Order: sequence, then structure tokens, then C-alpha cells
Amino acid sequence: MCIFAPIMTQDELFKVLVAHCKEYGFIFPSSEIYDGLAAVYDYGQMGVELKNNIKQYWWNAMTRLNENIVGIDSCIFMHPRIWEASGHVGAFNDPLIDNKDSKKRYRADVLIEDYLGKIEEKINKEVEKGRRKFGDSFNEEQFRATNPNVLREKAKYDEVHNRFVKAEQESNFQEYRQIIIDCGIVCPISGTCNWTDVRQFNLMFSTSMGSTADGSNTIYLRPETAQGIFVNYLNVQKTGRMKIPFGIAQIGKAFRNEIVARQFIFRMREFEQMEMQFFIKPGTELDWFAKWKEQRMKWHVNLGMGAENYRFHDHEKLAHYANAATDIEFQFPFGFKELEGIHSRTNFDLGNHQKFSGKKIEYFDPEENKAYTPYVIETSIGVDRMVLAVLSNSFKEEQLEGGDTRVVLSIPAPLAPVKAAVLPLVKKDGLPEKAQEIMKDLKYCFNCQYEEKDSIGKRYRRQDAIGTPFCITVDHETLNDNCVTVRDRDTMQQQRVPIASLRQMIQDKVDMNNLLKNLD
RNA sequence: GCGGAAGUAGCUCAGUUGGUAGAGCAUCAGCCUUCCAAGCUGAGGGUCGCGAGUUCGAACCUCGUUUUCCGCUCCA
Repeated sequence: MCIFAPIMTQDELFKVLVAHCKEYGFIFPSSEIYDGLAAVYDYGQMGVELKNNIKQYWWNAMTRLNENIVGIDSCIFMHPRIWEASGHVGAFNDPLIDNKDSKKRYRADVLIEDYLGKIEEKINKEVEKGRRKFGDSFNEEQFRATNPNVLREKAKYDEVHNRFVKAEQESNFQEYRQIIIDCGIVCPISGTCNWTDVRQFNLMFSTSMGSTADGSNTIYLRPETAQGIFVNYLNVQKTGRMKIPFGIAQIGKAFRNEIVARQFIFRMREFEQMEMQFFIKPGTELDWFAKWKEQRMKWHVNLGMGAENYRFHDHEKLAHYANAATDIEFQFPFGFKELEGIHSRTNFDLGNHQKFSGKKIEYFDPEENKAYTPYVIETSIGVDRMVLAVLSNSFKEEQLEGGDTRVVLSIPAPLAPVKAAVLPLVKKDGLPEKAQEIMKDLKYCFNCQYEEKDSIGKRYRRQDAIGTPFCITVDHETLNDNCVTVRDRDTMQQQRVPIASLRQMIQDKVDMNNLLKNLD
């Protein structure tokens, strides 16, 4: 068996995978009969099963294996002030400006900051010049206060800086543009100053709550599920009598109005997150950060999709709330990309909610005999990215002996949408009836399919294409000996098995608890 | 959001200088079949992405629009 690699590039493979996902009912473009809706996808009959299994694997790994982690399900709608406290209202609005000649887009504030940085550099150069000139007798403070070149640049800097800060406070984006033009900031590509207006892209979706126009409030669709956990911290801690360290897990939809959403379900405007916030004593965050890094990597590798396909990517530039951050990256067909983020969020979120809500959010630590606002380690994984990781990793086009090819999804068995297919060899001679009997027995334990149409080989291929680990074939012998042929998806090997032992055989392979036991 | 390319049946595509829309596979029904797809017979399925314009007549020419892909840009 060899994989199609020599013939197909990663790019082509990805296209074939997308087509396969549609053809076999995993993922459809949203609203397709109305020409689709950009970057929104629906899960089909197979996709939803796979997705649910992934969620179950995560949920159980979090809430069952850890006595000190509990789940919640908070709403998508939340009080608008929450997004001020979290920093999303401020930081999620990027002022963007385009150069009409080069067609390149920049963040207007970054352009101005770069410009200010260049003036600073100039000043520093002057200072260095002076230092070389005067040697030991050089007095930097005095030099800065008197040198005409420095003073001129400093005045320029202060003027622009003040305008910039004021514009930022007032969210006056036209002023951004004016600053860019007044300073003669040019596009590094085209070298021209031919700029469009500054446009603001609010990455949060908004809608209004309240049915009358004047009585309604603007509210946002949450851009992350984490805040639902933070604002419920006190509720869970008190009612669950939780002692630090403890965690709260949540799975739910989040929405971001991305400027560009592409690469299939990798970046969607509506997506699903699995987040766990772990509350800890301040000062212990780097230990817990390391622990969760290890735990989360173990969870991934445990699926058996190849340890070499994962890597950590530590952040050098940290977000406003974090003091340590890393990504778990997975090798997608388009390269290593973020699958999960692990962040040490300090007490930024709880502290801010304390400030904005005016409610005390503290934990009294009996061991320390004092109260503090807990620190947080966050693990945050995209469900849809996880689905894509599983699909892209398991999709194979194999060359068989005799020149045949087959397309197989070697999905880890506990995640497979359908666990077993029950197939009468022919649809006569009482074989369908016997197969239905088996089906009746197995359907209470596993998601099974019954199929009698087309030749047996064709049915095997169809099951391969959706990743069914077992095909159970009922033949004429079965009526005499109560045994069936069980065909393995990955090896294509067949084995004669008594009907009575079918259930255990399937269970051994598809039981998610086997995965979970390896994690404990 | 900008630039480029594309959109004909569920899928892959053909369709001549503008003249009544096709194939293979798939689907469905029936027949035949003792274990790794593509046996036989028949049937269904398309406002040619959508909307205008030019024309006696548009899948084909023009404009607009939308979706997808590629590049840029952005990404908590």
C-alpha cells in the first residue's frame, strides 16, 4: 500500500479532501442553494457524528478525569460591558487603511507607530553621535535638552504623538489618516502617499436586544467562550464548593467577523471552541502552564495521528492579558498551523471584571489564610480545526495490489462516525433478515449502518470512504454456524467471528474509555 | 477589503462563427450476483451561479452582482 503522495501535491490533496467531505456528508457549504455564504459551513450527517465524538473525548478528558474540573454552558449573549472589561471592544477594532497604488493594506495605527519609532531612532543616533564626540564628558540629559537636531526631532515626535494619543482616545480615525498624510508617511511598496480613508473593522458581530428600536441595546455575539467562564467564576466556585486549584470547562460557539476567512473550516466566522480556564494561586502560574502544556499535548498525541505532526510554538509577542503563551500546532495540508492555544492569562480577566462590575471576585485561601484574585491558565482549542485535523490526517488514497485504488478515512476508531456496517452478502435467501437481527442487537451500543444495495466490494469501499472501522458480512454459512465475516478497515483483513462475540470485539476497538485510560 | 482566475446534472467535464443542452460516473426501480467498486434493462435529474443589456435569437458577446479558488492583508 502506498499513499497517493507522488501524484498529488498537498494543495491538490486538500482540494480532494474538501470535495470528499461534501460528497460523503461531512461538511457542506452553508446556504448552498442560495449560492452559499462566505466562510460558513454546515456539518452533515457524518460530520456531526465526528464532531460530537471529538467534543466527547475532550469533555470527558477534562471533566471526568479531573475531579477539580467542572463544566458549564453559558450563553452566546452576554452583557455588553463584559466586552469592555475583556478588552475586546478596544483591541478588537483595527483601523485599516489601503494604499491605492500598491493595493496594500496596513493598520493605520501601526503606520503611525512605525513613524514615531523612526523619529526615536533618529534621536538616538544623534545622541550616539554626541557621545562619540564628547567622550567621557558627555552629559546625555543636557545634550538632549540643548542639541538643536534632537530638539527639532523631539518636537516633531511630541506633536505627532499627542495627536495620535488624542485620536486614539476619541477613536477618531479620520485624524489617523490626516496624521499619516501630514507626516508624509508613504507606502513602503509603492512609495506614494495615495491613501484611502481609514476604515474600522469591528471583529465582533453585533445585534440588538429589545424589540423596539429606541428601547434596544447593542449586544455582541461572543468572540470567545472564555468570558462566560470568568463571569460565572463566583457562581461555580461557591455552589460547587471548589477549592483552588480548579477548572471550568465549556464547549460553545463563538463568532468573529474576520476580514478574510478562508481555508475551509480552518478559519470560519462562526466556529466552536472548547475552552478550559484553570484557576490557581498567583505565583504558581508557570508551573501550571508547563503542566497543561504537557497534558494537552498528551491528549492530542494519544489519538495516534503521529506525534511528528504536532509541535509547540511559543509566543514571543504576548497578548495584552498574557504572561506566557504557546500554541499547539498541527501539520495541516497547508502547513503547521495553530490547533490549540495555551495561555497564562494572569488575573487580567477576573481583575477587570472586578473593576467593571464592582463585585469582589476573590478566593479566600485557607492554607495561606488570605484572599486573592486567582490567576488563570487557559487551554483553548477550535473544534472545527480539530475536525479538520482528523479528516486531513486520516484521508488517504491507497494504491492496492492489482492496480485498484481505494479512498479510506482511517479515523481513530473511537472518533469514527459509524462504528460498524452490517451487510448481507446478497439480498435474498434470508440473509437480509439475519443481518437485520444483528443490526437490532448492535444499534443500542454503536452507531451502525445497514446496507444491502450493490456488490459487497462496493459497499466495503463506501464504508472505507466514511471511515467505518468494521464491516460485518452475513453469508449463507451464517445461517448454519452463526458466524459472520468481520472486515477491518485499515488492514482489509477478514476474520470469521461468532455473532455472540461481535459486541465485545467492536467495543474493544471503539471504546473512548480506552483512550481516556491512557491519559490518566 | 484589493488584485487575478473560475462557475454548464450529485461529481468530472464537453458544447463549433450566437441557432431547441450532451457524455461518463453517481442516484432510483427491476433483473443477475457465495466476500473487496465500475454486469443487464429502464427511469428521474439542468432558467447553463444570479440580474440586466445587445440581438429575430444568448450557455456563448457586454455590464453589474454573487460564490469559490490563488495571491496580498489581518488574526486573542
